[in-house]
Amino acid sequence: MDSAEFHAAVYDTVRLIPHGRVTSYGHIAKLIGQPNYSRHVGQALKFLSPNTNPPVPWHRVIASSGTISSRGPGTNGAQLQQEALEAEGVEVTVGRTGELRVDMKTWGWFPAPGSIVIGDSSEPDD
DNA sequence: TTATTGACGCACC
DNA sequence: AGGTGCGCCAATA
Repeated sequence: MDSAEFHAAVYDTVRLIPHGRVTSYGHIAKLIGQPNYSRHVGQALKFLSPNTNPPVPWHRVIASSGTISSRGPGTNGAQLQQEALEAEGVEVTVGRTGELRVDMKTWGWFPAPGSIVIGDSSEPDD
């Protein structure tokens, strides 16, 4: 799989996440058949443009621990992600150290690989 | 070309 | 339950 295809697969899979639900980078990686590419899922998402069509609900993707990763000091991406999630009804807990957290056993969405349909055009791969 | 980084995951403390 | 350390794999410096 090329990086372009990888990115496309990531976007396609992220679009499958139901409203008001969250999943992890690692699970997205598993769904597209690359279980060890969890970090690259994040890479693909940051590569994403803010005005894609159709839009990709990147805010529904968080770390498997349920923590919203810090985009680095000076950036408020995590803050924006928290607001976007709360707007969908997802409860985000804030720890004393400021870490944003979501209860995965309540809001987590983890379909088994193969039990989902990516792209509904049934693209032939011959 | 080599070393470091990164929107991560899991085992361990 | 949460924090830390080590392992993964490409992209970047």
